[in-house]
Amino acid sequence: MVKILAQTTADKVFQKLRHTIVEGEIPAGSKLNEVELATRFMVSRAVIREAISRLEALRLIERTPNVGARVVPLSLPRLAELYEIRETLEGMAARLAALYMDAHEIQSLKKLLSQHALQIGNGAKYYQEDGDVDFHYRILQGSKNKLLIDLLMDGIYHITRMYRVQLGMAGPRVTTAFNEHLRIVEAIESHDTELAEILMRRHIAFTRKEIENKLKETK
Amino acid sequence: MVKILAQTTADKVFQKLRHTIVEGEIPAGSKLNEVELATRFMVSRAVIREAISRLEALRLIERTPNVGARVVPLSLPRLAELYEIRETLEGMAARLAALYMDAHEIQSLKKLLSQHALQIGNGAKYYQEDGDVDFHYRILQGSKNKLLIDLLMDGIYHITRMYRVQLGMAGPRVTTAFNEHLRIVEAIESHDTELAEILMRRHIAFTRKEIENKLKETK
DNA sequence: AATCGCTGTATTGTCGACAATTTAGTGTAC
DNA sequence: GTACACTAAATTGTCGACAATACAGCGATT
Repeated sequence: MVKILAQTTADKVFQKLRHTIVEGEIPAGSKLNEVELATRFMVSRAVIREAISRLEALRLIERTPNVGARVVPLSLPRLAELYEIRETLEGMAARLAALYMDAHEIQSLKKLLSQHALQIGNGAKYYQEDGDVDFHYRILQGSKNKLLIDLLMDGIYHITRMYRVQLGMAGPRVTTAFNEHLRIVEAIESHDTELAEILMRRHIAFTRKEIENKLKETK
Repeated sequence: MVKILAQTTADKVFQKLRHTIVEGEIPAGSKLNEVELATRFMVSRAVIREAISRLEALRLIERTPNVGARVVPLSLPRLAELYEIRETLEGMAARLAALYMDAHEIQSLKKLLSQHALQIGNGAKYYQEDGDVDFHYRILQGSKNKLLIDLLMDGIYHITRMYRVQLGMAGPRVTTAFNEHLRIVEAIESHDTELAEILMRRHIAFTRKEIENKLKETK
């Protein structure tokens, strides 16, 4: 029997609020008003505070005692720090994946890539968003390190997505990224840990540059 | 004018509670009772819940909806995952420190080490605890990456200390660790990023083995 | 005009009470 | 004896109200 995880109201509000923030409905840098949010989601302030507390854990918002919470601002230094970490952690994930992914997982990953290849052939823009997420997700799982998975999935990914969304980035770099993915999978398949790590780091570094440039020209 | 950060009651209770957990007064794996804690600290359940929420962010405790919070258990797989991450992040910190620490910081760091050398000469056990913390703290600061500093200081360090304390580890490996520290500083001083990273990773890997062995023989 | 201090308002922090859920215990059917 | 319902107690989740703090406006002083 699979235990269905109970879902408290605070849980749902937390997810909704995270979505509103990441998708930019509440823009980066803006202040959060507890009563306003409580009204908006039709819950008490207690659950709003609970949700805010969790968002703080994700580093999506920051709080100052007696003053309040605000959505983390978009800034170049922060982006740099974030991607410095992400590069390291995802590089680590790729290295571990090259070590621990079993034949079945690798096969499934290759299948995913060939689907992406097809979509690109049809000129779909679908790839960039979900496809990329899927790809990184698989490799992360392959690392078998729950803490690492958590750190990236529950923390860093949401913030990086916030940057992408609010900078209006969708679509570009599709084919290039695909080739990078391909190489990474090859490295993993041959259990070349060092190469997998290096290629992944480079892959992340590319998207970092991409976002940094966009952020520079926006400001 | 330096703004003194306001300190809410939840802040203080959070710190106290963290202390009681890390120092083992509330042992790893045990359940937390909100009303009991509220009575103990003489505050309302609201601030206890707030404190628990923050401890969850630090990954010192885990919560299950409608069931409650319990202190993270000590286990070999968790320890392995934790140190896998720590090795990577501290290696990264050392690499960045070799890149960014200025002459003054390096000088100060060397001074710290020579103080440690003196203490060891006098046969002090003082070194292992605070000295080691100081050392890693300095290098972390040298990385200039606030997010990285946060991840380690506010998250990982507390958990690793919990392991050490509750496994009754104090004192050993003093002189060895000192020599490792010495080599790392040398690498940083000569701005040898790769060497600094490798030596730091190895240093962390040693202490990992140490704790793992202790944990194995304890269980 | 700028700064200081006062006052009222808005916002966050804390509390106690109630609701919802889980847990423990007891009895019953098989 | 085991599994299953059922009830009572304990525990967590949510709420509204009050307390403490920060903020905005305004007048007085220089």
